[in-house]
Amino acid sequence: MSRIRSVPTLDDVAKKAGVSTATVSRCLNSPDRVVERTRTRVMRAVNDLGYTPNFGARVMAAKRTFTIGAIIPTMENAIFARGLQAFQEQLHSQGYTLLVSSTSYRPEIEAEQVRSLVARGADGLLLIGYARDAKIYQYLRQREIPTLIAWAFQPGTDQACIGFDNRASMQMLANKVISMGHRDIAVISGVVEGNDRAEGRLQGIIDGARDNGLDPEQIPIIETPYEIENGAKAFDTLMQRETRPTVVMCGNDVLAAGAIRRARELNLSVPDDVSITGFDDIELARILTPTLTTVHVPHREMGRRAAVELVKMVESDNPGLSEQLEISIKLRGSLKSLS
Amino acid sequence: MSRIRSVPTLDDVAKKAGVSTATVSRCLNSPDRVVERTRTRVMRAVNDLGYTPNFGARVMAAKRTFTIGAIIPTMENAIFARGLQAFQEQLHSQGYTLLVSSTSYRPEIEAEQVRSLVARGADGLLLIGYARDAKIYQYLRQREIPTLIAWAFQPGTDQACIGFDNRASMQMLANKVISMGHRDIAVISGVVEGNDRAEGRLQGIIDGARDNGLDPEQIPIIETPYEIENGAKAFDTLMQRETRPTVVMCGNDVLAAGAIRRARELNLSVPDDVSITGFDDIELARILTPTLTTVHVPHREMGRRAAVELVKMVESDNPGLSEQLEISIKLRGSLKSLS
DNA sequence: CTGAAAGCGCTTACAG
DNA sequence: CTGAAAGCGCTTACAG
Repeated sequence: MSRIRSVPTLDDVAKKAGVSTATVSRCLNSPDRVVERTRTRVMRAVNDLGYTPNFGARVMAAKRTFTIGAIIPTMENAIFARGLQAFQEQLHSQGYTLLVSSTSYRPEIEAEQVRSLVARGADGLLLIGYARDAKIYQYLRQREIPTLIAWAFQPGTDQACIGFDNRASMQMLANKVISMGHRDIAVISGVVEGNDRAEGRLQGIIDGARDNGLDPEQIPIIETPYEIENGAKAFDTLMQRETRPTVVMCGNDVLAAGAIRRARELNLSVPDDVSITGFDDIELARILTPTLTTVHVPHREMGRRAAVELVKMVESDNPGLSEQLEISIKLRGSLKSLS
Repeated sequence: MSRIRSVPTLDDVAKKAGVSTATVSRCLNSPDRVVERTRTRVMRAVNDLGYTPNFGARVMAAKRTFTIGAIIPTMENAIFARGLQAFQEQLHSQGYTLLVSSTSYRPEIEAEQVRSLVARGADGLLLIGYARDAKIYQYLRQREIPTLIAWAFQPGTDQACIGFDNRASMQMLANKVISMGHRDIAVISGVVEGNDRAEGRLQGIIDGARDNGLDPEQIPIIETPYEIENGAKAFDTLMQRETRPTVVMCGNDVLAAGAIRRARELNLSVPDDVSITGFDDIELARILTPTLTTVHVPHREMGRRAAVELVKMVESDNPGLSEQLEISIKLRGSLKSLS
């Protein structure tokens, strides 16, 4: 029967196998450096004892945790849930475990989360977007923590990132919308403060308007947190203006879903009375009635590649490569051509 | 300027403050056991040096990581994304960090994930549902890892859990559906194998049918993984049967969303031609057209309370209390009364 | 209230 | 290919 003492140690295995602890350690970490006869004897002892290495001791001696930290705004946003799921799966397949923290879209608490994950021994960190206090970057550099930025792509930074150009992508959509005859655009944007992705998307619309000879100053813009309810409220407000927009461009699909719901409640037809667009192409987009015109972002792919790249950075000490992903416009029922 | 040597240690702080390492350690871990004058001097040194404790060393000496592991099917299912988000937030507010792993609904890989999280030093574990190999429970008991089960509630187990009775909840919905005049029920269930929640829900429908004098054998049941697309396909198949059901009860909202989408594509009116119900009440449910009748589950609340309870278990060595949460039926547009 | 010192369980040059 | 031993950076009885 099982002895009173709890978990077996390297020493126990070494004694049982009649070798030194060094040999046991080698069997576990670089088996090819031990001759087969010895190795099988050791592995037998490992199994018999049900030995698993002590985490703390291993971390302390090896100075690695095989753990990667991620700080995201929230898992409740499907884009991060998807991306993080893929990130975790890939990490797991490479022998790493995921440590998760979230800011709930409060950038001011990110610094503390970074410290906390580093203190927990994260070998590397995944962060979302660029916008953050320079002190955070400085801390990360000083502690030499490999860090990868995802969901954004800004050429000309030395910080490794994987993502897409939020601004250019939204501009592309705006151009499309305008080319379909829309001149009265209204915008429901996410909160821009401390969120470069939201800011980029908003700027993209303004860029597109300007490109096409529209006056950006004339575009009504409502800024609100990414919640369905907020999308509904903002839509309400926009529809009460003197000149009704012919299209409401939303900062993401969640806001657009709220707008579509509210349109239905107001007995407004989408897209006959008003067109609505989103951004992200989460599953919701194809289930809404009407289906949502939006910008497709490969969230899973981004998560997966982020894991691959970050592990590479952790294991090789190189600064990491940036990667830009393709996005595409998905034209669906919620956008109508006026021409 | 900064010296070449990297991260400061306890020793550095001790020297700088002119005290022993024991005192520095106490300042950090039980400040009240150090007289104020000493403490301020030490904290000054800590700040000057930018000292943060080495994780591995601390874990090894204290035998605790302040880390909690969770193994869920997938973050892509909104119920787990929500619950896990709340779980993480609560954990964070209590000084713990979340380690995440997922099975992608493949129960056979859970054992390895459990081992991996334990090997990473998880102080406690959150698992979803009861159904799993007895060896896993045995391992957890042997290693004395506090474990809490969520999203399920089974009276009469000694395993701590927090959740609701999936079977009774679905039975309640089935009773409601039948009381509204439906006799031709069809079911789109999640995969039952290795998933006690899915199985409970399916059984609940059968219970409800039997209670009301319907023959459960006559109910067509399609079992399929929780994906929108699968809900659509299953709905298709069900609608091609000789006797069309008047209601399709789905194992969760995701499957129901697929069914509703397919109904639209088939030009079938929901609920005039066929009623559809879901389970979970994710945000989607109120955005679908028509809105979805479903069982409301307090996912956030469950996640939050799970964190509170699990931390209690970790810190007190008690076996943990089970908690049953209230669910409720949400009657919405997708279910029509036939009487 | 504070210090000297053992000990936590590994990994890894360094020898042989 | 294998072993003896130092060392990783903390925490915590045990004294005083």
